[in-house]
Amino acid sequence: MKPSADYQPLLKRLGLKSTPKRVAMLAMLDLEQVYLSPEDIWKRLKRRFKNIGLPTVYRNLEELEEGGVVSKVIHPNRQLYYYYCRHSSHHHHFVCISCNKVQDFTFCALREIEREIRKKMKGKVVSHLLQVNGLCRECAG
Amino acid sequence: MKPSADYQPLLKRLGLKSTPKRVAMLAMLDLEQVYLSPEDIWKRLKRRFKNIGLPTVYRNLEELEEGGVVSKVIHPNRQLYYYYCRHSSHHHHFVCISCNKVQDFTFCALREIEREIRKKMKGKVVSHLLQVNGLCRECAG
DNA sequence: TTATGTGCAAAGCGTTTGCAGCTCC
DNA sequence: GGAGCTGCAAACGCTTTGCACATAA
Repeated sequence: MKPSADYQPLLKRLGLKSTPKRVAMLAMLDLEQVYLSPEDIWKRLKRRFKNIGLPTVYRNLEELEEGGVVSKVIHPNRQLYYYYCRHSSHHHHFVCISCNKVQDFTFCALREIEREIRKKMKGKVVSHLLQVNGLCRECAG
Repeated sequence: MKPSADYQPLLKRLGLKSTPKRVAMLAMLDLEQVYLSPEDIWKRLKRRFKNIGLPTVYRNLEELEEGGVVSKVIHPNRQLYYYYCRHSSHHHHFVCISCNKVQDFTFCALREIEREIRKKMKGKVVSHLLQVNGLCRECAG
């Protein structure tokens, strides 16, 4: 984890003021490479900031997402989860179903998928979503 | 689309009574190969059944899903969408972002992905989700 | 000093539940 | 006749909004 000072230029670049709560959120997401729900984040922040509100967490997550610093996914349980963005380039996620840790991988059979869809359905691929769930090294034992 | 009588044995097999609304729902999902939200389905059913309630739609969709007749996905907009299940075997979806039509495809680079994840992360793959969005033949023009 | 961030309370919105009455078998 | 469906209204849970006050720059 970087020293908290490191997040200030990042926030500045996004046109956001550097507040203790924002820095703490960024640091948390950067440090813990896991999917966190807004409520997860809120509960952890409450340890340091007794009366932080849940709306603040939502608002900041949205702004950080617009700035491309964090990404969000919708889990099948219909909740939002956020994670710190490490790559700006094309990648996918390997999510541990035990500890929620997210690891990026760049392997992707996009070319083959596009060929298949062009051939079989005469369609045009615009985007795709690939998420692999499983057990990470530690959780697999 | 099959004649409505065809859906009765299916419902019976699932231990569900054959009611006009259920048959209409099944027929609608079977006929229109698109992702439909519960509200979409409700609005269409209201043409025939003036005072059908939204909870009825939700309850029936859940039962049909448990029976494996329909599947649901969570769209990035956080709504549920349902579609009629054509394959019981492993497949993925090509969703037209213009008309919402869903087409199945079986191509899948799972083996390669598993190898990648075993090699790079020492992890174990349990499940994966692949959805391709694009334009279907008709919408691509 | 002034735009921006925040807490609180309340509203929104899709979904679920409780229950009385109705329908299918 | 009785289990199973359904409509209605109300509850639910997560997320968003409005607004007055607080804070960073």
